[in-house]
Amino acid sequence: MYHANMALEPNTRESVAQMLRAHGITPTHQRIEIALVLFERCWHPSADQILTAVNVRYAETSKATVYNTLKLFLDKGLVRELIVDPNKVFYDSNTSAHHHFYDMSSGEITDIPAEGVRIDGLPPLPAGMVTAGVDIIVRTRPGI
Amino acid sequence: MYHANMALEPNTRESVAQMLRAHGITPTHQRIEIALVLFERCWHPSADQILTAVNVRYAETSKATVYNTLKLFLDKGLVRELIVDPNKVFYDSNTSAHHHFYDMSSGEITDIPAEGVRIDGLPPLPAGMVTAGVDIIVRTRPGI
DNA sequence: AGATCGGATTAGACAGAGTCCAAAATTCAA
DNA sequence: TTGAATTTTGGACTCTGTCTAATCCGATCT
Repeated sequence: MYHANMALEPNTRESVAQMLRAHGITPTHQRIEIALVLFERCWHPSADQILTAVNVRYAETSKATVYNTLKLFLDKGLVRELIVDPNKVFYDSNTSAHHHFYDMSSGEITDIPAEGVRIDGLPPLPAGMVTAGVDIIVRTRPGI
Repeated sequence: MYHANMALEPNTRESVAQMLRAHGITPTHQRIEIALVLFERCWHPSADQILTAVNVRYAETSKATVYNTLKLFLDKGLVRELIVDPNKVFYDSNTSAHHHFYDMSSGEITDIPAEGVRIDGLPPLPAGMVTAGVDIIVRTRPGI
């Protein structure tokens, strides 16, 4: 059951709704809440973290809806999947080209802007294949 | 030091046992079978594929042992984890530096030798951090 | 307003990967 | 061969994610 959160500016909700519409997504209450959580700050939450964040006050959004919505956002190019951890997928609301640091000890993910990063010497793609994306993951750990 | 990529050499149980000893691993029957499966050819099996391959004739190795052994091999630097698919981890018996093509439609993984591949313009690591590895994943899909 | 209709949401059962544990089996040095 | 230490095991368990059938909106039409 949806409960309106009057503490937040209707402005923010309305602008998120417009962004969703601009991407061909019907803006429902749950989708707006999930988008707010995704875009409120620079982080890389898992589906479970999003579910928790959306439901801090009351349980108003189900697990299935979070997964449905994340898949929808993914299809519409609103978020990116980050596959760096064997246990779960993280979602990246920064859709501009970039790469990642992944701190293997803490799980923390940090963006690396793609400007200035260049990869040379990659072999040609296998025949009939097209590049869907190039990810660089720099795995780090605490030094000496 | 034993050469990690033994795909071109005929592997006997005894030679595999020696390699395991050389890496500080007690060579048990199960570990030898798993190593044979891992190194018999150039592939990137999941834990489940390894379990199946080891038990083609009859069940002789348990799931728990496959996971224990893969973790042990990982610790000892005998294999690498490949995290490219949200659903499962693949294991890479080629421990020389290289990157990967990942065909998102078929799940097929192809090695990219690291020689000749150069990455320029990566920012400095976060303070106190050390690089544990740099992975490039070129995600591909069937073209037009 | 009320009725309708299709998309969105839901609970909860389900599936698959991987972990954990205590008991049983195996290894290896003596 | 013996026995302590290491390894293996089945099975229960956790966790992430999927599926489905029922229900719930919410926009549009009378």
